[in-house]
Amino acid sequence: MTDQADGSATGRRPTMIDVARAAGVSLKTVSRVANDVPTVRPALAERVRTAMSDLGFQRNSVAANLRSGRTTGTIGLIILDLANPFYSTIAAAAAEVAERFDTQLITASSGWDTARERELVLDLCERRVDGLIIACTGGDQSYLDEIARGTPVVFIDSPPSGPRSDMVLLDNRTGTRDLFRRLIAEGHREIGTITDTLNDFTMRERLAGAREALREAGLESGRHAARIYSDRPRSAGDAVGAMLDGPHPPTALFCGNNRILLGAVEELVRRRSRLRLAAFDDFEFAPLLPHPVTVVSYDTRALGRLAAEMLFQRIGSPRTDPSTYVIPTYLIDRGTMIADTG
Amino acid sequence: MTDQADGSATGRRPTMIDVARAAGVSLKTVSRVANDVPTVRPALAERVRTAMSDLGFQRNSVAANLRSGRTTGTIGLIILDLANPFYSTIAAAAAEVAERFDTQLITASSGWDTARERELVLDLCERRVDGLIIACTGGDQSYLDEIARGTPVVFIDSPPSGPRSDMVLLDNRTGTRDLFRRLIAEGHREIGTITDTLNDFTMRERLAGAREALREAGLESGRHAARIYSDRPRSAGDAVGAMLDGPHPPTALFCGNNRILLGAVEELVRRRSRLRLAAFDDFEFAPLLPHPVTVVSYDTRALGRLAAEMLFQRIGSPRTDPSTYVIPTYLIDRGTMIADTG
DNA sequence: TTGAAAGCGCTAACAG
DNA sequence: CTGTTAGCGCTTTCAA
Repeated sequence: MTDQADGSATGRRPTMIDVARAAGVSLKTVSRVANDVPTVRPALAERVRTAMSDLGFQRNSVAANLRSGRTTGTIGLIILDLANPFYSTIAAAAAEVAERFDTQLITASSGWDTARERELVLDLCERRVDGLIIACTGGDQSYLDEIARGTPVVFIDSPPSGPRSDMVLLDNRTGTRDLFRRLIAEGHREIGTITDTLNDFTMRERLAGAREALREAGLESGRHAARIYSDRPRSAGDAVGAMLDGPHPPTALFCGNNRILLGAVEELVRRRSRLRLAAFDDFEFAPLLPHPVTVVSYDTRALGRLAAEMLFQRIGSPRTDPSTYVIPTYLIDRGTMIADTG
Repeated sequence: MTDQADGSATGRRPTMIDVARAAGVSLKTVSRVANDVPTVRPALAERVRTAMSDLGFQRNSVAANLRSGRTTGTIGLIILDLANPFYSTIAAAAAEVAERFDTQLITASSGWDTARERELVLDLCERRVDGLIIACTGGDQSYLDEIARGTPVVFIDSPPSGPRSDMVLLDNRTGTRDLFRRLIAEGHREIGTITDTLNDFTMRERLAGAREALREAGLESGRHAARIYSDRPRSAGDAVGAMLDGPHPPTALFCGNNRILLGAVEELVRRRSRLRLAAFDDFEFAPLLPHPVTVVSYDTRALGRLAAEMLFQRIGSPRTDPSTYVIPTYLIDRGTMIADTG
């Protein structure tokens, strides 16, 4: 025995055909009701709606999109690591914009792996996402030309190597230059820098900004430079330790991103060092760090929001020239100077 | 003039039919090659593959799933706020499991709004996600029975009100009880508690744990209790201020979650107060807070991982009884006692 | 090993 | 206003 009058199998989800049969109307009328087409006699519409709820009908939007050939109402976001607050903030902001366009966000992490990034792009294109936002790895993105054919892409945080595209970037260079100018104005001449190898572009830009400020002041750069090869804060802490224990310890320290800063602060706290500290990236907990720090800050949510808005704009008009939006950066003195809590 | 030999319109994506025509084979053979069916003569397969790359063919996995009626290879994750590290960590862990099942994760934030949550569930079910992971709001989830018909659901963090389901919860009660036991053992008799109204279940459980410990010690509870109505840390800071300025300031403070803790620390630092501080939720920056704090910690990634594993298990065998997994919690003394950095 | 036909659940185009 | 027919791009019969 089945639980449906028309004898359709239990377990199968009811389709518009089932609803049509139950309501004694044609498939098309059901479709009209489901799409709120106004030209349906109220009485009929009511009967259809009753049948729908009786059967527990739920329209299959996948099938709907297949025929109409319109958008699927999904966009893909490929980032490096969803667990990193920088990227999750971007994801949240992008999702908010997507909501305005009745679009869902598929979020995937590439984990700094270019091959994985490529796989994800392919997979998402095969799912026919309406567009992609990509925080790309340091690798080569030429594959996009053959893979993303027609799927609009906006890059964030760092530009792709290869294709010309819409981009939303941070003003890495200016931010770091201003930061170094301040450190130099404070009298620092030996500034240690710690960067990582995970995001070549941003780190290069930040270092270029640093060099600019140093050159203006007639200072050498690169005397205290360390690069780390993971995003574990501990690696950064070790690098800081090595620097401080070296023959020419710096008087100030610049951390290339928030994770490096985290490791550096840990190490400095452990050593009860009062080294002048500065970093790129601001974050919610920065004001509470136990070591004063001056950071290059910017509006992370704006980055995600603009990227999504740019993408929907591009989806609307595919054949205009790509453009780049640069998010401004500014300095903030953060961190507390906690006295005698011991 | 078109750029394709068979005359198909420029701009249209090539389909298997286009490939078949170009390779001089049947549609079905193309399908076989696309699906790596081994029973295709190598020479033919090669010809098909050549045609595919010549035309830039990209299989439409949406259409493929429509006919086969199999899974869509997507699961939905509905959380309260993607920007909160607690939830983004869960999302990252769930995505990692999903990857093993060749599944993509659609992440959406309900923003503590039950109506929005319901809309999202409906939307995702209409997209025919293979399953849902939901961190539900405090509202009523009875709608699930009529909406999610057949779509497996796993709840995380707090149980739904209404449907019986698989769940992954934290051991809120034991964690908080142990924490209060410790505070009491330290001699504290007046412990302020700050909770919020955003997640009734978890807060109730945590308070129940607190009361248990207080009762064991023959102490009253509720003398210093404040509830805040937003997740802005500032609200928590204000509540702390009011408590400390009140007639009976507590000697220790319990913060119901990480955002409350954040606001409390800010306020305590501002006042240079040395109040004994404790909180539910651990997070990466906790060790660096400028105020010592004992936290109830747990494995957030495990929560996301288990929820996803449970979901895929449920997708595999829909008709078994729902089960609940409780993630253990444990105490950690966190925070630094920074001396004389002034 | 290959192909023709049917059909997944829906919408578009055209009739009535 | 309503229904019929076709067809989205693919997979699943089943026959050759």
